[in-house]
This record gives sequence, structure tokens and C-alpha cells, in this order.
Amino acid sequence: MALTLATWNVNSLKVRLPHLSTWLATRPVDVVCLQETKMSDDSFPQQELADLGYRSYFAGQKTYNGVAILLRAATLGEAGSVLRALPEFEDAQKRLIALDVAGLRVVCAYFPNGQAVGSEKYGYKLQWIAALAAWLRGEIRGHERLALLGDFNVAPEARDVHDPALWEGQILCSDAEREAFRGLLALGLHDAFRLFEQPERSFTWWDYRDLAFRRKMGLRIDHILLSAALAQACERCEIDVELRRLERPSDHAPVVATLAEGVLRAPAEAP
DNA sequence: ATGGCATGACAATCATGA
Repeated sequence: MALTLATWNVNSLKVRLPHLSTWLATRPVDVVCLQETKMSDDSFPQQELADLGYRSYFAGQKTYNGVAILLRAATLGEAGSVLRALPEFEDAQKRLIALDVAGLRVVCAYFPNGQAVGSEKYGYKLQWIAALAAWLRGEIRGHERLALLGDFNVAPEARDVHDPALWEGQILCSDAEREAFRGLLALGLHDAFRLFEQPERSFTWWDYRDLAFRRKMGLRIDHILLSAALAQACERCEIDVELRRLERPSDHAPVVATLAEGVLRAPAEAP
């Protein structure tokens, strides 16, 4: 059996739980990374997700941010080494959760939005990404099979933007943000979506306003980055836009990557 | 130039998102 990994910014897990349930019932992804759960841990719908066949690991807060990783119990065991914040980065915002499962290191991240280039929040965004990169450097050394999934709030290239001229230099598209994204790739990670030929105008986020989804006015800001060993095993990667068509949708669509069977086996013996 | 829509906290607007 192949192993599937997904990331989805739900923009309130409370509101999106019905969509998530329907989706997992039809598409039982093995590892699901969620962002913007917008709820404290004591209100996390652990039982509902268990009824759907998933173990939940979460790091939430009231109103804003919040991340979670769901593991399909039928295919995966309990997680180990669960981390709920970036080490050595003082941060009240819940934006990161990482765990070990099936020989994989899975990192789920909700990158700061940044609000506007040059703002205080923009500075925080760049600092946060720098701290993530510094931590990941060591993680990648220790874990040959690592996946970083989440809402990066960065559109890496012009082709990831519906109107590159309009967004030129703007938040999500600025040089410093794109440079930071390339810095993550430089650690030895690969953009799973770009391992394959993809349709033009492939996006993961569309503004709620101005009929942006219908007009295909979106950005590709949600990503799955894979270490070399996982990229080699990656068979496909796609955006599930159908969820954006539903009533009362999240403004983001999920991204799903499929890894080949062999990836679940124990690491090869050293020669 | 601004708000447009959605969500949550809170009780009429406001902070935040991207």
C-alpha cells in the first residue's frame, strides 16, 4: 500500500469538521496536517476524529492559529517524539507540530502571514522562517525521511500566482519571502508538487471575496516539501480543489502527496 | 485609496487573514 500525506488549512476546524469528515471518508489519507484549527486543545474534536479512524496530535490556542496532525489508525501506529513548538524560538503562537511515525519525521507548520511587507508582522514572519530553517537543518541530519507540510504563506514563483504583476513585491510574493522558501529547499528538501508536470494556474488558496475561486484568481501557498529519500519515493502530488467548491468552504484546498510502498520499510542497513 | 468575505470573541464592532 502506498502512503498518502496531506496538508489543509481548514480556517476553523469547528466549522470545517463536516467537510473534513466527508473528505476523509472518501479519501482516507494516512497523514493529515491541519492549520488554523482556531481552537484550544480542550475543545479539539478528538473523539469525532477517532470515530473516523484517526489518532489526533494537536497544538492549539483560542481564536487564532493552531495546528494538528491526524494519523490513520488502520495503517499507522502511535506517534513518537511529538514536538509542539519550535525549540529555541520564543513564540506564543501555535504554529508547529512534529512527530515520528512509520520511520518518517512529519512536520506540520502554519507560517505567519506577514500582513504587509515591512510591517512588524512581516519581520516576525521572516524570523519565524529563519528559526524553522535553523531547527530543520538538524532534523534533516537526523531523519533521512522527513516531510514538511503546511501553509507556508509564500508563493514561490510567478507561476504560483494568478496575476504575477499585480502581486509583484507584495506580501506572500516578496523577494525575502521567496528567498526564505528557497532556503528551505537548500536544506535538501524538494517541492513535491513540482516533481511532476502540473496544470497551469494550479493554486491552493483563493480569496473569499470577488468570486476569486470561480475566476481562478488564486495563489499556491500550501506546500509539501520532501527530503531526498521521500522525493524519490513520491509518485504523485495534487491539489484537491473539490473542497473549495463546497458550501461554506475553507479558503484553502488540500494538497496530497502519494509515496511508494517501500517508504514504510525500515531504513536500509549501513554498508 | 479602500473594501470586498469569513471567522472568532462578544455582544456592535474589531482583529486577523492572504
